[in-house]
Amino acid sequence: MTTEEKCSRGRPRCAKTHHAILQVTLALIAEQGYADLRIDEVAKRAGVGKQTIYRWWNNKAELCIEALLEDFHPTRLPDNPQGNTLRDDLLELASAISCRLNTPAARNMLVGVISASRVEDGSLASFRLQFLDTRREAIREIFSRHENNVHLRSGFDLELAVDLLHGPMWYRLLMDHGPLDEAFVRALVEGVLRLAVEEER
Amino acid sequence: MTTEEKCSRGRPRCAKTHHAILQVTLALIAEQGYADLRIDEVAKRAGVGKQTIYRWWNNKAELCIEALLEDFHPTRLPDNPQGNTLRDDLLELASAISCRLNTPAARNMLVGVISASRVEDGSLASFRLQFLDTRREAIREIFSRHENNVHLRSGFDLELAVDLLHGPMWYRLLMDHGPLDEAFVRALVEGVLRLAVEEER
Amino acid sequence: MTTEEKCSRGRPRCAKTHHAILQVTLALIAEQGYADLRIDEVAKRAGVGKQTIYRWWNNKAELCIEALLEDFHPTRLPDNPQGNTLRDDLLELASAISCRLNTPAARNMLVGVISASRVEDGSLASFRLQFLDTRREAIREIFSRHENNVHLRSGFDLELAVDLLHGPMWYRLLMDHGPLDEAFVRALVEGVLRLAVEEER
Amino acid sequence: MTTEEKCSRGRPRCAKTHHAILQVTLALIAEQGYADLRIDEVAKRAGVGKQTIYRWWNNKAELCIEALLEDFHPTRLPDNPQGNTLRDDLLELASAISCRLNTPAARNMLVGVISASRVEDGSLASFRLQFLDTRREAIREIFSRHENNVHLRSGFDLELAVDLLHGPMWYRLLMDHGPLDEAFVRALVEGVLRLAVEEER
DNA sequence: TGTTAACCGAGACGGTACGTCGAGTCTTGGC
DNA sequence: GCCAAGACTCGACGTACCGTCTCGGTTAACA
Repeated sequence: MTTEEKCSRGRPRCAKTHHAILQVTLALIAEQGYADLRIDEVAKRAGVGKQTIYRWWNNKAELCIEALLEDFHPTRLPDNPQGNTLRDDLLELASAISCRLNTPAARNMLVGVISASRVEDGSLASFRLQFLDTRREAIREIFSRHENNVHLRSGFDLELAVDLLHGPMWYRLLMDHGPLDEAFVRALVEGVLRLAVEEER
Repeated sequence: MTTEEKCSRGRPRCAKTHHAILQVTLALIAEQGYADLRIDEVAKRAGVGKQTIYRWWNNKAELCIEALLEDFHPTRLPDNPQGNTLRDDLLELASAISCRLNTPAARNMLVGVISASRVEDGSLASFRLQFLDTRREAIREIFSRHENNVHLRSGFDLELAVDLLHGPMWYRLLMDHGPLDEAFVRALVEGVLRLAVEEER
Repeated sequence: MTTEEKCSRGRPRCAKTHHAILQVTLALIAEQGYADLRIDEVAKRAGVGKQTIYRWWNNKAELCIEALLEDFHPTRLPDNPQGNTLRDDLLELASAISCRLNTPAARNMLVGVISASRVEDGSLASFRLQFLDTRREAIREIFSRHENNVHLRSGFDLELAVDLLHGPMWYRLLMDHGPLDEAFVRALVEGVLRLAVEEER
Repeated sequence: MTTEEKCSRGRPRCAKTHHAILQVTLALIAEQGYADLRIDEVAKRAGVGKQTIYRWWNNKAELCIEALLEDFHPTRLPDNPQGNTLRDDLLELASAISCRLNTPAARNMLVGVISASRVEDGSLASFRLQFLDTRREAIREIFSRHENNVHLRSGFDLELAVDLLHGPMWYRLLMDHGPLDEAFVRALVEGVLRLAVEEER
């Protein structure tokens, strides 16, 4: 999606159509996976011409990435947790994330979109930035809220915390070799805490 | 690929050809990713007819999975580390793995194959099993070698260790938002240790 | 194009625009043929919105037919010849027609419009009628002007004369297998005369 | 269609398929005209993949021209007439041609294919050559068979005869303003004869 | 030493989705 | 109400790749 700086001559873009396309895209990915997503089917289900899709997204990957971003949009994430301890907040955040991921739809979407776009591809970059930034910010805020209560280990960086929390969840999601349940989430948070804080009692 | 003992009349299959196909497949995935791999191109580069490929693999996914498995085969992994401490061994293992992953080729291959096959798809299952089992076994062996020196935290399970070690590495690989360097690996190992052992000094 | 006397509320239609559209249409057909004519291009070249075109012509064929009729309009044909003999007049008429046809533009236009509309299609009918009637009338007038000088063969009909004169010219035009020159025209007239008059010396 | 000088490696071209495509093409043009011919429909009706059509013909026009040529192939024309007089032979030939043309199918086909191809286009050239040559040859042979019986007018050329005979028939066919009946054909032959022979009694 | 059947490269095939293109319609804001 | 701009639906286009098939030709074990 390019920044809309067109002069307002001509028929304006139909917002309802735009949103419908993204919704249908999400639904279809969830139903049958990224690889089996057909642009024709998106168009038909959204009651839209194929051209209208290609007018705004250059290809399947771009369409799906924007659909994903809409679905994982910050406004649709839970509010920042307001617990009493760092541990409580991290647990709440991690639980929310794991719930969000723990569906076949999410697995299909994430793995498909990620894999469809090369590392060098700019279309993935925007996804990465927005997706990661949101989560990194959430964690950063939690840590800063509790910075007076805990003593952060020197040399600990936030990026690492993000990876430690998300990485194992994604790994289970992709490899599908173990449950993404409460116990697992709790263990992850425990790991992050032990790495992050000097002594958090 | 099943090994069927055909009656040995007629010309036997050419083993060199079989290997060449896998090599070319690997090379092409590394070059341009799984999604852009063309069977025709594999055939041409291997100097082989398309039929010869389909004689032994039912489709693109199967071919790629076998190619990947050949590349990540245990025999091509480093020998089990023989360090003095649990930390040393984990570090050596993690370093080896990260080196193995830290190329665009590996990223393309893993993400492509993973995403190409749905969760329910059996063709991925074998890859997952073999891939995971190998690594899980390596970690299990390391822990058991040192079980007398350290006191494992109760309730700690190995699957979790696998996820904690691999998950973040994969996550960085896929999202490409930070380096997969020695410092990162070291931090990961530290995290696993703190989670695994009661007090390991 | 119907001439309806709209109630004169609002801005009256721009006659210059109407004419410009037809001119551009003619020019584009001449340049690149009927099949490659694009309505968008007509609109752009005429500095006009597409809707303005469709307001007055229902589709591409109608637009082109009206453009053609304007170009081949009787008022743009030469005056009726006023020679001394039937032969002279026929020659002059035939020469005029052949000159009119003998350009790539004319070929593109005629063949395109003809072929675009099925036999049953009414939009062609008007073109045919007007186009043919004009020419048939010209020939009829020539014959009647000289009816006292020559002795028309019994059973000779005018339609046949039209076909004999125009048919071969069109045929050469379409098949492009021989020149549409003076000698050819002369031969045609000779043929018509021999078929039409008993003894015309 | 290119001359088949490929070395005979690989699966040979399926002749039945090739023929079926041409037949279906002819049928569809006859049914609904050239402009409404859909390649997809040809493929479906012929039980053939679209690619197979495009492998052998570059576009709709080429396909139709070859289909036409097959339909109007000399081997499918009547044998050369063997009458007693030049007039009889010409009449028989002209009748045969008019019968061949005098169907909506033929009209659709000819007008569509002719108009679709520009004058400069090579694909039409081959059609013209083969189509015209066949007919010119037929007329030439008739005249030469009777050259001892009649006295050809000096300066009369065969190309003119072809145009005089075919031109009016095509003109009626295209403009659809009069019947293509026996009387018309007879009049045409009469015209040709009067132009061609000095005194043919 | 010849038979013979599986192997092999080449490439045509049916099928399915792609991304593009143009016709004709609809919807703005400006005149 | 007319107009330019341009987004919209629809449907065909010509291309690309998949996985299958069918040729002629090759090759090694068996007879």
